Order: sequence, then C-alpha cells, then structure tokens
Amino acid sequence: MTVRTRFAPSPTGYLHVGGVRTALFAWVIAKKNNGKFILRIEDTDKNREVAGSIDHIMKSLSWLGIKWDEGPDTSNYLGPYLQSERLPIYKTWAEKLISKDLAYSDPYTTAQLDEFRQKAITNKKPFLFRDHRPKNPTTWDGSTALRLKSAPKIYTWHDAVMGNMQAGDSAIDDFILIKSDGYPTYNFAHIIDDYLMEITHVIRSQEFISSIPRYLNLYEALGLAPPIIATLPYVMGPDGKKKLSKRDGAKDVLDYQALGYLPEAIINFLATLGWNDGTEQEIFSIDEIINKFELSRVQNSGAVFDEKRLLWMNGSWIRSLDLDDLYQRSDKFWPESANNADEQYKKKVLSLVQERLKYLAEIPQLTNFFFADQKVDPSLINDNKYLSKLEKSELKNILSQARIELEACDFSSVDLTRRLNQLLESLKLKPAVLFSLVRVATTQAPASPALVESLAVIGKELSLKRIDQQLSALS
RNA sequence: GGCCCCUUCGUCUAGUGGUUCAGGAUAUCUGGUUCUCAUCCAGAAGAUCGCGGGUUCGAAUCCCGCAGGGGUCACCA
Repeated sequence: MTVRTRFAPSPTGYLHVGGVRTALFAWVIAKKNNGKFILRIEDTDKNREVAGSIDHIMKSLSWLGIKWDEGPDTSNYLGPYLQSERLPIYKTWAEKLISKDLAYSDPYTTAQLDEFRQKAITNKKPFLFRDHRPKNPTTWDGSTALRLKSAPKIYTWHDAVMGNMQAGDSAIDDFILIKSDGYPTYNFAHIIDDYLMEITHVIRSQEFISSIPRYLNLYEALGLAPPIIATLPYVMGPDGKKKLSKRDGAKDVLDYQALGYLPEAIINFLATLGWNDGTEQEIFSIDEIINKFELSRVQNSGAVFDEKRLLWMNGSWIRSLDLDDLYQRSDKFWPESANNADEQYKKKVLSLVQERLKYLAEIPQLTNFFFADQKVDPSLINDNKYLSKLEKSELKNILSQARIELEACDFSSVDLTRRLNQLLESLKLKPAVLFSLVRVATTQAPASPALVESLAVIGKELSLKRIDQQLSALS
C-alpha cells in the first residue's frame, strides 16, 4: 500500500515554524516510504479565513522544498483539495449516518447550549452534549447543526509517537458533524477526507490528542478503519510551557527567507527539534533526515524553539556552501553600493565574509566598505586600545611609512604579507598597532576580514586613496 | 472539576537495570590562532536525572503515590 500523508492547514494566516514542523514530518514520512504528500486546505470556517493565506502557505512550503504531490494546484487525483469545494461529499456521508440513526438534528439554541455548559462548569463536571440528547429529534433539514449519536466507551489505541494510549468514556460525546451554515466541522470533514484521499498516516500536533477517542468513535460509526495516528509534541514558546504562538513572536516562515536563512538550516533545525537519530550527529542534510527519520524516535515532550541554536545552525550551513552556491543565494542581499561591482569581485568579497555570516541579510553591514566610498571615522582610532595611546603625529608617521611600502607593493597576498612584516621590524612596531592602523584607514569599519586578504580585495588604488584620506584627517 | 499528555545541564538532546557519581550540541566564560569581527582549536563552568516511597546486589532507566506544567471538555481547526 502506498504511504500517503497530508498537511492540512486552515487558511487563517501565515505559517509559522511550529506548523511547518508538522508539515515537514508528514512530508518526510511520505518521502521515506516513496509515498505521496498531500496538501489539503481546511477552509470550513469562513469567519476565520484570511485572504491570501493559501498562496502564502504554498509559497512557504515551496521555499523549504516541501513539495506536495497533490494539492489545490495539482490535477484532481483524489480532490478537490479545498474542503469548501467538497460540501456535497460531506453531506452524502452525513446522510449515511442519519440513515443508520447515528446522527441527529441539534434542537437547541446557542443560548440553551451555553446554559448547559455553564451548569456543567458550576458542577465541576465535563460538559457532555449527550446528556441532553433529544428524545425525538426533528428531521434534519440543514438549517440546524447535525450531531453524531456517539457510543461512549473506553478506547485504547496506539500512537506512532506517544505509544499506547487510553481514554475514559467521558472523552466521547455527540459532537457536531455539519454546522448550521452547511459547512462541516474539522472533526467530521478531516475524517471523511483522510479516508477518501487514502491517507495512511495522520500526523498532527498535540492539541488533538484528547479528540482522538471521538474520532475513533466516528470511524466506527462510519464503518471505516482508522489510519496510523501520530501525535507530535508542541514546539514551545520561550517560556517552555505553552506552545509557540504568533503572540510569542513566532515568525512567518517567509520572514526567515527574507533574512537569508537557508531552507536546509530551517529543516535541519526543525527536524532535530524533537527528533534525533540516536547518535551525536547534529547537522543533517534533507536526504539524511528522510533516510534516518523514525516516528518512534520523536520526543514525547515539547521542545522550546531556540533562535540562537537556529542561528548557529544557519551559520554552519552557510559555511558549508561552496562559493558559487553561496553567490547565487546571496543575489538579493547585496548592499546598494555593490550594484556596479562585477561577479568576480563580489565572489572575492563573499569568500572573505562567508565564515562570518550567520544569515545573508548581514551581507551589507559586513561588506559595504568593499564597495562604497568611506568617510574617515575618528572614533575608530579614539576607541582603539592601542591606537588611542599614540599621538596623532606618531600615527601619521607610521601610516606614511605604510603608504610608501604599499605604494611599492603589487597587492598580492604574498607581497602584502612580506612588506607589512618588514615594516613591523623596521619600525619596531607591534602588529596590534600597525595592522590596526592600516585596517582602520583602509576599511573605516569597526570589523573586517583579515587585513592582508581585505587589502588584496580592496586593491591598491582604493587602499592608497583611503590612506591619504586618513592622513589628512590626522593633520 | 472530569479525561488525557508531559517532566535529564539555560536551551536542543543521548541514555530502555550495571563500562554513566549522566555523554554530545548550543548558549556563556577563559586561553590560543601576527590587528578587529568571525571561524577554528583547547579548556572551564553548568543536570543530586520534578519530588517521595518501593522492587533489586544495583535505577535516570521498572512499580506506586504526589507535585508542577500543558492540552481538552467550541456550530475553531
């Protein structure tokens, strides 16, 4: 049997990392088993729907390389994949239940329901609709909610992540199948869809765990065999107690794209948030994850989303890229000053900052001085612990000597190193003094790659020009 | 309140009765790599394995109880 998994978001906004991890694990299971991954949109709540969400969700998944084999934009193998386009299907299945006397029309108003609920809370009892099940319900005409006539019992089941589970019969109730607006509830629609779309593994997050007995009850009523169930623990917010939410500042996945995070890093990070292969490996390629992933090795407890760890992992992935690849990915991140620079030059710059990058949006601040005219910044000397101790005249003298030496230099790394070292000896200077001074003069930046490499890239003409500017500023 | 889930360094985790008075990673700190930033390397600090009983020669690992945290009890998913 072909393994088929699905990710079924509701289009209520952007996708954040917590949601993406659920999609990732479902996708990985499908890929691992040469199966299919289905994207289904659960748009059964018109009130919560946010325009543009579907497109945004698809963009997010696409960027990460989580490709769906079937979805709203593919041919309709077992679609449509938008629940709002499947209303007749749900109605047909609802009628099957009605004909078996397993569903009935809900006669109560919301005010009455609230009253029942309030009473249950006051009595410190769980609210169970079935305690109020009407004796002679009217024929359902679609204008009221349709409820399942549940069969309460104790359920035990196996969860591919959590293991063996059990729940008491108070977990079973007459939940709503079709709302009075004609749309199905999630509880009903997803079961029908998972069956019709031949889903073999239902992978979703923890908040559904207490609903599972109700789903099992519905499967029985429908005469369907339940799929393999896998419940993922939460991705936690910073406090480590509650699941990560947009309120905690959980970013849109596409925000990470804009900051220059690599999809490989996001996936690596998310996969190892709650999963590991039992070895001490931390960095996994997407293929390795697909090969090694096991639901049974997924953690049962929630894991805090730690941006710092993600940052480290992203830097690690950036460092592992070869230069051409990094160059391609950097395309949209260059500072304006680099607009006229050629590819060759930009690649040289990139090779110098590669190991310094944690995310690609840092490129402008790290590379601007390679491209733009720099103004002399006196604080760079005044705040430097070596240079601030020297008189201006001394600095000027040292820099003038350096200028003479660089004037004669061919600006190859070898010649730069040789001449700067000679100068250290002849002037009896510490590297901390000479190198700092030349670095400050030629970059006018608080930090830069190593001096010799930087000079070699900046070039003779520009380096000398900047030294001259520094010299006149010291006068 | 009922039902259910969870609990190892700050964080992600290894660990399924004995070679673990708990290993790795990250974060932090220190030192080194001719200057800065970063990388890299070396090192430090950091978890009485939620608590209390029990079983056992021996428990983070098995059993019981408790506590803390979380979920759910919607015409939301």
